Amino acid sequence: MTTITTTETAVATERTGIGIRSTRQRTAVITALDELDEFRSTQEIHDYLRQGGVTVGLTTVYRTLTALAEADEVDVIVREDGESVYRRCSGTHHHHLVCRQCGRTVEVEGPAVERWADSVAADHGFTDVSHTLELFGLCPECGSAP
Amino acid sequence: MTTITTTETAVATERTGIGIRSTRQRTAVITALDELDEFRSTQEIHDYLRQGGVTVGLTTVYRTLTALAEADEVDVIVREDGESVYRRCSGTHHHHLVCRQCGRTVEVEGPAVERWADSVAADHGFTDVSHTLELFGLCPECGSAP
DNA sequence: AGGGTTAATGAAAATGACTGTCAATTCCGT
DNA sequence: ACGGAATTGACAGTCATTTTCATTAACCCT
Ligand SMILES: [Zn+2]
Ligand SMILES: [Zn+2]
Ligand SMILES: [Zn+2]
Ligand SMILES: [Zn+2]
Repeated sequence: MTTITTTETAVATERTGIGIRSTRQRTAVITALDELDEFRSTQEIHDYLRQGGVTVGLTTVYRTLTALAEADEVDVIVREDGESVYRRCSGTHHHHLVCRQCGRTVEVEGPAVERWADSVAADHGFTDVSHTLELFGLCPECGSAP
Repeated sequence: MTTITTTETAVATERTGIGIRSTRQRTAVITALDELDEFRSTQEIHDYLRQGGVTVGLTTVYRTLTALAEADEVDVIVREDGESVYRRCSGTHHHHLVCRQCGRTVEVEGPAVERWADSVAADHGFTDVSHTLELFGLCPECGSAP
């Protein structure tokens, strides 16, 4: 039988889902991710926190986002310029339609694509297969005013 | 009426498809790409050239690969660590099944996926849409010996 | 509640891919 | 060949991300 510690600790640990300890900084990063709806870079999230009056070291933001991504708590996309951007998403497997102008993001699903990817890989004898699939374009707002 | 220049220039220009002039360095980079079958980074290609006794500046390799990519003469994949890797591929639109162990690459096509991507983007009012789609796994050789 | 253990933090320095600069070199039409 | 323009490449600069390490703070235990 497991005894639950303080409710605060339990909740925080539950939310992060990563490290062992719950800290003000990790909570702040996760809150920021919940407030933001677009894919954002580490530096952008760091700026957002500072503007909100939250003091967090840039290094800590880097570490926290990396950990969250490894724990599948956030999605990561590596942009064409090589910079990684993060976003809190739904738990199910999905892909993204991202506006390359304003960053607006729509989660999309394609069961047929998933099956296609698996079968193609199997046809060539590949195992342990994963895939990346992202769509980039101009959203209705950004597309109207070139 | 356009007069064709020297056959050497014409051929070289044809091969590169990029800049105006044909140089020893550009030819060397393209030859290296033809000899290599996996996606390779700029530095790797630079090393490959030097080991082959070809003297080319790293800056030039960067510039040449960037130009070739812009001219759609080579494919680029941005790896998860943000580094760009290049490969000479067929001219038609395709995607890649890449062994994450040895780098072996298979070009794959998925017309249905292309249509799906376009229709999904259109459904959401997005225009000027492009997409990235890559499959990663273990090839038959690498998968047998974990 | 206080204390010790140890993970976590963060400022600063290091790393590493990539880009900008500019003098020297090379290509190529004439 | 000649000369203007494109190209090269050594080097310095940029910038995201990582490493280092001394300080701080979570949290388990009593
Ligand atoms: Zn997502
Ligand atoms: Zn998928
Ligand atoms: Zn290709
Ligand atoms: Zn495609």
